[in-house]
Amino acid sequence: MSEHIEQPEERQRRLARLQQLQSEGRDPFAIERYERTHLAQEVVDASADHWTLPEEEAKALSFRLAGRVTSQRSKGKTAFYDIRDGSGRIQLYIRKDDLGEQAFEDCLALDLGDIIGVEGFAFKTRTGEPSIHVREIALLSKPLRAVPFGKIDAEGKVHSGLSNVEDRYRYRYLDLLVNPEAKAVLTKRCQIVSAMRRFLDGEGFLEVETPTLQEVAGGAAARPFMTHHNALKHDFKLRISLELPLKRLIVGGYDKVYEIGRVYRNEGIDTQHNPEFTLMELYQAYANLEDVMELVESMYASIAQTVLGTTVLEIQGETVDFAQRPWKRLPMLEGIHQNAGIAPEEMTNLETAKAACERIGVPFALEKENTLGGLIEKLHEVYTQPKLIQPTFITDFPIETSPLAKKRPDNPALTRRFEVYIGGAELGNAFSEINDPIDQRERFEGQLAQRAAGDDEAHPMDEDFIRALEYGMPPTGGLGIGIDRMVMVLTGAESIRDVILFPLLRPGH
RNA sequence: GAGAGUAUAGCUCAGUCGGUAGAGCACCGCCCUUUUAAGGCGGGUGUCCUGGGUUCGAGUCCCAGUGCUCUCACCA
Repeated sequence: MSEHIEQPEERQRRLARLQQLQSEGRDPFAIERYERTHLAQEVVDASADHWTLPEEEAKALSFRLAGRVTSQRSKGKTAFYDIRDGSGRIQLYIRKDDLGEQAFEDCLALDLGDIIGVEGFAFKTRTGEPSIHVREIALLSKPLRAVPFGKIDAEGKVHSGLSNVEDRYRYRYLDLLVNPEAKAVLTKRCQIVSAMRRFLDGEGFLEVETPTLQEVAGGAAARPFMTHHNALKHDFKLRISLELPLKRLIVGGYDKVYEIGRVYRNEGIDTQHNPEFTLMELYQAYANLEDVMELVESMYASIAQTVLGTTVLEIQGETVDFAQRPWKRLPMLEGIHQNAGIAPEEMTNLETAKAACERIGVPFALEKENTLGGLIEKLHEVYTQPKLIQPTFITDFPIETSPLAKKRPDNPALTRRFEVYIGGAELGNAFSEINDPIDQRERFEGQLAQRAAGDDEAHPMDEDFIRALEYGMPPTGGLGIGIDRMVMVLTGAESIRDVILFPLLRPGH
């Protein structure tokens, strides 16, 4: 196992250098601030004014920058260093006859990762590289561990450095420091969340916060985490969705609310799942499923335009344009008919549906399927979902798997629900919400029966929620979007861990 | 939860038939006043994941364990 923790000799060397500086009264950790006049990118920028000045005037200018040493190339009585700050990289040019013996020796004693401040003037080398000709240099922080900056070749490809997958997640600060692509993706995530907030605020939604510690963890099919409150001597569950508190707020008279928050599901970990992930849910009174579809379409287009600068993306070899509306709508049973060759008439009861599955030779075990709705969703996932590269709303989910969505008036086996798919991934889930307390109670009771039959992810009864509905909730459209998945699609990330700053890892290091 | 792969220097990795540890980068020393994956000369810094076993001898073979990666199951 690779470890940046144990590097005794490296550490000893750096510690000795630090102690030497401290004994000379030059403790870098005693420094509190460094006045900067420029960021690296501002100096490098080809259109910057300082590049047009005559040489003498250019030399008279003063630039003060600070950053990490990422590369050093010493050549006897001169040396080139690269430093990087939040804006980018710039080269430093250092001459012994400018700095004097002591300062030049100090420079040669620098390590990759040292944080320095420099003062000098801007010029371009013979090869045309924008650089700072350094007149003063100050060590601002001395790392005691080797910072694994790799080498960057002519194509900009990073060599060595930090590539071990586990280390990248475990020591994310190093990943951010030495792998620019990793930082770019994670920064985009933050910008996507910010753009989503601005979009929803602009649509008149109010951002609210609801409890993460709950007596009944509902709103989704998942096993919760448990925790304990000492003073109340009571076990609470961590929320698995945002749904039920938000709908209580609709009952309370808020017409448009949303929450962006962390939820926790006690499930396995893989490239698509992290036990804690971020969900955005919104509820809009007096709106139905079709209203929510339009909201999803314009929200995606808005966020993509804001963060990526375009609504057109290449996803799995296909060109996808979020701005091309309306997105496709496809009833689930129709999708299964097209992609699996099982007609809707065959899926009116579990026996005929299973027979049809045997006819086409499904690649999963039929014994485990004990509800018609569950089997239909399974067929959808296996046969239809991988083909949904272009943005598509799958509608008319079976009632057994949709305990919070209104029934279709013309077919009570199906619900007023959609999931939105892009690039074969499920990116949103929406209902015309049940506001009939009698219907809601029956649905929960149906879930309790499934739970009794061994499904420990079936929805629990929530008496207080039904009580809220009994005081009256307007017709309401609701939407849930998994932020992490959405970021994966928008950034092309292959693992959910690449879009979470600190993904959950097994403890023990 | 199941299966497969993998674990050697700070990092990335090689290590043949079982014979006592190797490369590049990083690091240390010397040289070099516009280099850029700078270059030249010299230096190996190691609990070969852990614990057993086979053997005269194990990085290598066997057993068990652990971490990680991938696939599957569950899920968004």
